[in-house]
Order: sequence, then structure tokens, then C-alpha cells
Amino acid sequence: MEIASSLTSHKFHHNQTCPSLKPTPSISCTLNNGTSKVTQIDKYEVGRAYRLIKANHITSNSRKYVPNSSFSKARQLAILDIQQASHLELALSRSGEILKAQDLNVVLRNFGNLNRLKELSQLFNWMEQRGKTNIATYSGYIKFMRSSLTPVQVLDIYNNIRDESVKNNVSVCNAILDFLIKNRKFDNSFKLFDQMKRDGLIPDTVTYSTLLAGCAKVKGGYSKAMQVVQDLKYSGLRMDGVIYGTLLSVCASNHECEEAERYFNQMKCEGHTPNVFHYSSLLNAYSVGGNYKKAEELVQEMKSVGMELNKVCYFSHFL
DNA sequence: ATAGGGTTAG
Repeated sequence: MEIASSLTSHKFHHNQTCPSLKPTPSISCTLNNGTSKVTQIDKYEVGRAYRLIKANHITSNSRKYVPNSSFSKARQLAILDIQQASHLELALSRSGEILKAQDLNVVLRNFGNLNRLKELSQLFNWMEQRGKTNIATYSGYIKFMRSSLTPVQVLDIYNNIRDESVKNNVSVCNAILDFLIKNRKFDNSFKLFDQMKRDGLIPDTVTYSTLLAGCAKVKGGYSKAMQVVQDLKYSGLRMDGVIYGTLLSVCASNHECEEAERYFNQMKCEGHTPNVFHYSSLLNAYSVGGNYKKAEELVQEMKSVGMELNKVCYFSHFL
């Protein structure tokens, strides 16, 4: 599938070549805690593991003589080496070669979660140059870079994917759909959706919830959302908790108070237990509609089921 | 083993 584009219009061109990276924020403590136990890399161990790997590469038939655990150990150490390196390029050149795409994706997610975006894009480019990418690489990278890439850059990344099975993967397309919606390219997101279907990709519930999230952000999105729901039902998919959550927010932002209530009850009937997300969206719909009595009752219901009220609830409640 | 959900002001 090729994403042709109205996105390649002149208004994006000024930004095309330089990635607009945000400054790297400070590293979060909670995420660091997970890795701190294994911070110390035993140089001796690394050396030994690397020699084993090398030996195996030279005599490719000798794989059975090298304990499997040494491979995973060496790869684990290489992953840590790259994650903790002060100079990423150097670390990649000394530790990257023995790693597979799925190992490098571990580092990719680590950088993404820590918001180390500069290094994230460096790593991604390195992986692409060596063809060490897979589906998770692309979907993850596009997700983490959703606020730091331009639509043209994302389409460029997509159109340069060589592997057709990656290109035609629904997760990868869903990541792009989400990117477009986060960047308020609603028309383009629906065009991509149509193209996915034309090219024989089967949209899944993630595709639909992503589209519905777009409907929640656009004026008059309610009728569009109803078309999306029709399409979802027609394709034989079941509504899940996230779809209902998104739908409730569409109703709230379009002042469709009764419809919100209807969906809330429907999801309960279908056996989905509403969470804070669902409650706060319905609460929001009630408040926007000026239905304070129902809002109050709903808050009582939340308390009675022992649900913690969040800031959205408080905001709605005092609207 | 990847992709998806909420509020406000300016």
C-alpha cells in the first residue's frame, strides 16, 4: 500500500528535512528504578560473551557447542550497554551488531518511555540503515514520536518501508492513523482508513477506536462517529471497553447526553464493567447537558462501587 | 506481541 498524499502539499515542506525534536526532558525516576539493579556491567562478562558470539559467527556450524544462555546473556548486556551509553553511536557500533530487531526494540521502547527522543530517532535511523526493523519498530517509533515528527516525515518513513508485510500490517497503519489524529489531520485519517480497506487490510477494534477518538475532537463528529460504529458492526467486530469509552467521549463533546447514557447502559448489558474512564465521560456528558441531578447520582454510584474520583470527575462535577 | 479512550482557559 502506498500512502499518496495531499499531505505533501506545500505547507509542510518547510519542515521536511529537519526533525522538530523536543529537548530531552529529565529522566523519570520510576522508569529508572527498573533498570538500576543491573546498572553495573561486568566488563569481563561482556568480553566473554562477545567472544562466544564471535566464535559462533566464524564457525556457523558450531552453534550447538555454544550454550544458548550465553547468547541471551550477551544480548542483555548489549541492550544495557546501549541504554546506558553516554555516546549512543559508539555504543551501537560496539554492541549493536549482535542484536536483533526485537532486542533493539527493547532499547527503542526504553528511550521512548524516558522521552529520550533525540536518541530514539538516532537509534531508529541506525536500525533502518541495517534493516534491523520489524512491525513493532515502526508502530512504536511512530507512537513515541507523535508530537515530534511532521506528517510528511511520518509518511516518508512509511513509504520507505521495503518489507511489504510490515507495510501492510494493521498495527503500523493504526499507529499512523493515530499520529494523523493527534496532529488533527482528520480528513487524512479517514482517507488512510479508506485506503486501508481498498488495499485489503482488515481494520480491527484499534482502528475503529482511533477513528472515533478523532470524531471526539472534531465539530459535528457525532454523526461521523455513528458512521464509524455502523462500519464496525458491519465488519463483524464487537464493541469493547475502549470503543465504548471513546464513544462516550464523542457523546459528551457533542452534547449527546441521552446517547451517552444509552451507550453506558448498553456496555454494562454486554458485560463490560465501566471504569473511571467511562464514569467520568458519562459524568462529563451529564454536566455539559446541565443534568446535575443525574451527575450527582452518578457520583454517588461511583462512590458506592468504591471508585476513586479523578480530576475529570471533579471538573465535571463543579461545572 | 507491536497500535486505541476523557475536561478547561488562551
